[in-house]
Amino acid sequence: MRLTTKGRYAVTAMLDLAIHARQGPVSLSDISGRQAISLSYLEQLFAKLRRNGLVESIRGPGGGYRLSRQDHEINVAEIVDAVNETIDATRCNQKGDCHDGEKCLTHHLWMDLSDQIHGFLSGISLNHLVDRRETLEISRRQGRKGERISALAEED
Amino acid sequence: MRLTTKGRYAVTAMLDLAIHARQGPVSLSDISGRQAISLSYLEQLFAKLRRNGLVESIRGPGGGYRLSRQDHEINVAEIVDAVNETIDATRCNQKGDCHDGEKCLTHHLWMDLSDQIHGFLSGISLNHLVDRRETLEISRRQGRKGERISALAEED
DNA sequence: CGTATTACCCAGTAATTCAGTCAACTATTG
DNA sequence: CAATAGTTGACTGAATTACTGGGTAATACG
Repeated sequence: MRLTTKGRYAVTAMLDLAIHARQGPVSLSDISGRQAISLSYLEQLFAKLRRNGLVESIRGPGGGYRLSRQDHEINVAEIVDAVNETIDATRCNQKGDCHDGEKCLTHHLWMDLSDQIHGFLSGISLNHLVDRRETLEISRRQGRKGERISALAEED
Repeated sequence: MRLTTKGRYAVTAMLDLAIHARQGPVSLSDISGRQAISLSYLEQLFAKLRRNGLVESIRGPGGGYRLSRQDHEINVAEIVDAVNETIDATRCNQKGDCHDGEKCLTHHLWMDLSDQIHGFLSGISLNHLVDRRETLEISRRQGRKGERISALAEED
């Protein structure tokens, strides 16, 4: 489980997609304009998102991308994994050599920790984030500051 | 909140420190040997850990590093932040320009998510990891496979 | 049909980060 | 004083990030 700016770009773009889903397919140049991410970089990211079955593409004028599932069926962990997609063998890759205990234990420990984070992010769907955004926008219109996020990662 | 191999190295090294704390200061070359991390890279990491007040150094023969707090008072988030230590201004750094709503909202959203992850890792102390390790080691000696980690990030 | 629009694909590239090396220095112990 | 061990800084190759540009393929529309 890696967590870099690349993952953030992907989540941001997917969120933009979810928000503008009602007006039909969303073109990458729209996202590029709104989110200030370069078009070609978006192309790279969406190629991976598409290969991982998170989005579908519609070609031609008026085309673009749309979510291939409902926004509550797509979680943050999937998005991050899709764009990273290196299965991080972590120097001792299960099978061999690392049997002198000490190393393998701390290594195994990190894997557990990584699993925990993964599980945590799996509990946060795009839908959660969209809802959160609407709350924020309303409070912005009313001139208040957004309250602290409450049940972002609640159980299903 | 970034999560890369750099952070994992730091956590692993700190864990090693916590485990061998009873035998006095631990030298970097010991950690280097046990955890297979290059000595000079450890020096870089520990310089940051020291500047952030997570470890203390003892010079001279028999010297090395020790935790500057109890292992249950140091959490994983601190360690990761210490070695990353770029406060990631995220292109729109609070104050300015990003007032056209759209951008700032999704940006703010990511910050929230990042906070959530941070809070999660804050709940996991070095002590948790040491305990977990001991459990693992016992089950290893007994030839069983380690059970799934149970209450890794429980409340205090 | 032709053209504009959009996805798709590939090659390259500047900037940054990662992971590690090397060398010189300072403080401490014995 | 000599040996040990931390401290600092400059530097490097490799990988990754973020981005540019050029070209192709599909589709809608006049």
